[in-house]
Amino acid sequence: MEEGVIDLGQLRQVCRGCSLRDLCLPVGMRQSDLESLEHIVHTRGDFDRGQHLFLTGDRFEAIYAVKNGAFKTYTLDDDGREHVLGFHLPGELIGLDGIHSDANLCNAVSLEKSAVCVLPFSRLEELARRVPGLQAQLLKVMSRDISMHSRLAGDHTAEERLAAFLVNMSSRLGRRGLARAAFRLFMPRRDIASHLRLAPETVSRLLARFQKDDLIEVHGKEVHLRDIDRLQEIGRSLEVPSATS
Amino acid sequence: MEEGVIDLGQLRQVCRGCSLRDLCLPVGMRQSDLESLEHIVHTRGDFDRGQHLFLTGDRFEAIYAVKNGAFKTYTLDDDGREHVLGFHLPGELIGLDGIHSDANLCNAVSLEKSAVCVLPFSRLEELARRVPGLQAQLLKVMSRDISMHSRLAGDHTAEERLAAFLVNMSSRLGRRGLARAAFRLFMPRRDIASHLRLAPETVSRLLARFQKDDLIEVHGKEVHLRDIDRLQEIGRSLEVPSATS
DNA sequence: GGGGTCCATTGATCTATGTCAGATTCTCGC
DNA sequence: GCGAGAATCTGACATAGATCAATGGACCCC
Repeated sequence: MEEGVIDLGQLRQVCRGCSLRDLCLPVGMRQSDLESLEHIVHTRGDFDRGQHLFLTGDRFEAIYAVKNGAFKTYTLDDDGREHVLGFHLPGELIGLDGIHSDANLCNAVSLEKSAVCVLPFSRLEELARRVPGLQAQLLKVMSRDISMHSRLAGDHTAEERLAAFLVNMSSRLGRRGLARAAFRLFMPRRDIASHLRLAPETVSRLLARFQKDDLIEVHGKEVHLRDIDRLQEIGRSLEVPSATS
Repeated sequence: MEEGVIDLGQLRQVCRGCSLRDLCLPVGMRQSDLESLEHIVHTRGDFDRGQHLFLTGDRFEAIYAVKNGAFKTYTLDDDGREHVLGFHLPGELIGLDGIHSDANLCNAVSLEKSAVCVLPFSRLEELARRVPGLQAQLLKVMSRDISMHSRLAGDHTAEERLAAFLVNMSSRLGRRGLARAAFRLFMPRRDIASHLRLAPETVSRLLARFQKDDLIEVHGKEVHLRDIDRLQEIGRSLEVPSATS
């Protein structure tokens, strides 16, 4: 927490001045309420790749919003197998699964140079009572998480899951102002594989096949979605429908 | 909604008098707050097996607490394949995944004679602002759902998933005052299979194997867990850790 | 209370995907 | 830029679990 001098002026702008305002928790909040939110938030901008935000078992005290960079959350089972629960892009929240417990239930690690906004949970909860829009947005974000995970838990082929993953990445990046069609997979194949419960080899082979079928182009971590519609069609049963975006 | 005469006296006791008070949304709420909750709740007790509580696409207006009986939630993909998202026992909430959308995103159907409490969402949200315990519990329930689904989405063997399912059922039923070791599976094999992304035949075979290994006894829908510890051990990586219960 | 229908079980195969192994290509510190 | 180690790719093979098929059982309805 001790991270040296804090510029209060800048700190107070942390949400109002943030380009992710409309993708993050502040959605639907008024300026004046944003100011209240800024009073309980602080930023930690010092995450190198591989550095952990929290570990399983750490006392649950805050949730986190990615400010920039990217994180993954994962669990380790007793045999040491890693299970990637999800990837977190700017504007997305980390740690929601710890709310019902006193401890964090997974690990969160940075996948590149990253920064987060720390939202101390008890203060956030208290603020959510006073700020209707904040409560509503928190519930919506959690609801969306439930939808997403329950769909991902379903029975689908490797092809469907990978196609859905690519389309999902594309649209999440797109909403953040990045190109939808061409982007960089910021995580290793192994992590994609684990997240989709596949072997890394299967991910490789499927990417190769998608390329052969002119659905995508891949060069290492760079992917270009050449036929988003067909990919979407392939992965459609895994989409999370949404009214808002 | 028109279900004939309503006894106001009884209606007002709907939560305070309910045996599920400590498993459901009212956890941690004071008597006086429960009274407020009762003002926005009403009960629908007329669900026969196979009758739907809501369908995909229905306008999202309320969440539901199972009062008695049991429900399953499921999706149908375009090929008509059914994916069971979950089973809902008394005291558990249904519909949380619809909050972020304007419409329900899955179907909910009764698996036996059932009743639910209807919680109109906008009124619930409004009440949650005034009643800290209610907001907190709602967030906890959703958080637990996220944990559960994200674990279920992981890469585990059929054996692990089925063992975890049995132990999970056992503990959920146990908390409701029913026997933990011997109970009735109120859903057909096909639904268990779909929920665990297995073929029904695999569920049969695994149950037979668990029986041969003296882990359980099965007679049709009746199961008796003879060695919960070992089952738990087998399914342990799928457990949702929890501080509260 | 008999017959129809759905459900569960069991056995015999099949196949999607995992596992293992080797070759190739990145990546990043120096 | 160079080289070591990691990540990725590709092929050969193995296997968990799906699918297909046949049988037996349970429940339900008149």
